[in-house]
Amino acid sequence: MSTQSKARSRKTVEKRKVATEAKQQPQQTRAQDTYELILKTTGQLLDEVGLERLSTNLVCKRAGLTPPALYRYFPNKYAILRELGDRLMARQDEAVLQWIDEGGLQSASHEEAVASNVRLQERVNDITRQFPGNIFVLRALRAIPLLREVRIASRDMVAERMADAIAATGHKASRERLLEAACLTTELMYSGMEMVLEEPSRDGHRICVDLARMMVTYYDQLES
Amino acid sequence: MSTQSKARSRKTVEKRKVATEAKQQPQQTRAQDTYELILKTTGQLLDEVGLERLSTNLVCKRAGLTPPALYRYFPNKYAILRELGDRLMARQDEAVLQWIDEGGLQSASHEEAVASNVRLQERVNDITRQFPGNIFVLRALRAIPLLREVRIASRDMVAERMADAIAATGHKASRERLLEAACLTTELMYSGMEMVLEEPSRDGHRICVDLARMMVTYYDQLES
DNA sequence: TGTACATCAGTGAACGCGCGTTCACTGATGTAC
DNA sequence: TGTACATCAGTGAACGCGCGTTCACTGATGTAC
Repeated sequence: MSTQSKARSRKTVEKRKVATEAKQQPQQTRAQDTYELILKTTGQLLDEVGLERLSTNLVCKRAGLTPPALYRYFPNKYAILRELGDRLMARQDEAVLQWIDEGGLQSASHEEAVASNVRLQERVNDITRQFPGNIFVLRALRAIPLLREVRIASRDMVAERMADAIAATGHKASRERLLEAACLTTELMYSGMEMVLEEPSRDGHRICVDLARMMVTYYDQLES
Repeated sequence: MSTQSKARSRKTVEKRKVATEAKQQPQQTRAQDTYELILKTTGQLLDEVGLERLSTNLVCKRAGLTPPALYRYFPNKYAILRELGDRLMARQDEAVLQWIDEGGLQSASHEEAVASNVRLQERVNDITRQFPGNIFVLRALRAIPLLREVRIASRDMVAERMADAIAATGHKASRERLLEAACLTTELMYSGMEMVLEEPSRDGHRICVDLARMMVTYYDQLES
């Protein structure tokens, strides 16, 4: 009852903003499988029909489910996309944090720092390439307001950790300045990743190297 | 008759890819006004309801037109968005080409080059800020396949001119390498512009300056 | 300068479709005793 | 270990709505003579 009234009050307060929180978490393993099937199917359908033609009915049809089964777990298609976006961002974040923890920022020379950064970028690009519906999820993360929040939260979290780690190496710039810088460079890496994935005809490695050079030099010259 | 059969054959060949070319160009001034009204209304509605809830019916209602009037000029909502995207890109391109022509790349010092590049970025950001529905048009340019082409064509054209102009200053790198580099930096400027517009709480000027420094240093160090 | 006619511009009203969503229900899984 | 019952998971069928789109039409504008 308390959750019900809570949900109702949210609805009136939020006006038209669609809620995307999962309605109910699957409990039995059968339900867990259905939940995953919905996500997997959505990823596949994104690759086939794109963002605009995706609908809950289409996902149901393809997954061999009836709409109420889907509605048990997701209130609408944005909730599914949100979960996909969450997962993709989480996997990317994990790779970045791991890179930081493994000393990705501790390099003896400029060239070594560049090489290390390139490794990070290519790792993230690989993770994204393996994600079902990758390109369309990235697009959704840009275009759909609710998913934007997911992307920005991911970026800001990563930037904060990055700023901390750079500060820990004894960088001369202030923590505040480092945070600004990390936000910008994280955004640029994201942009580079999109370019590599969206335009496979381009030399992806070259893009990573060029970006890495820019960023390493940038941090080298960053003041106060 | 020839145009009719042409249209039909396109339809069968293109399968499901929506055509967005303007159906008919307005001839009389009354028609021209209607055409512009549709674009203006769409820009306003984008700001109000966003990309997803935008529809031709909604545009008609708001513009005080009936659907067939809209259909006379645009086959669907993507065609309207495409025209908006075309115009925004054209205005940005114009600013960049003008900056090049006015010697934006001919700077005596590193600091002067940075300042010049900042001026370009802020000019483009201003142009975009004044464009109706700016943020949502930018999002559409990322998310909708047909609009992606518009953005990429714009970027590649600008990059080519930029590469030419940099080569003309006597840069040591090959034309090919300069083109790659210009594509990347143009993409980064685009990304920076989006960041500035989407997140007005951030220090937009700082972002432009930082980006400019990165790019100028990058070109300084660019080899072969 | 006026009239007749062709073309351009926009209306009113409706259509089929697929969307999101919900109802009352059946079947599957887990649990208490 | 078996049975009765509660809860979880998914079905079948339908709904109202707004979308894109089209029809046959009226009204406005331009043009030839």
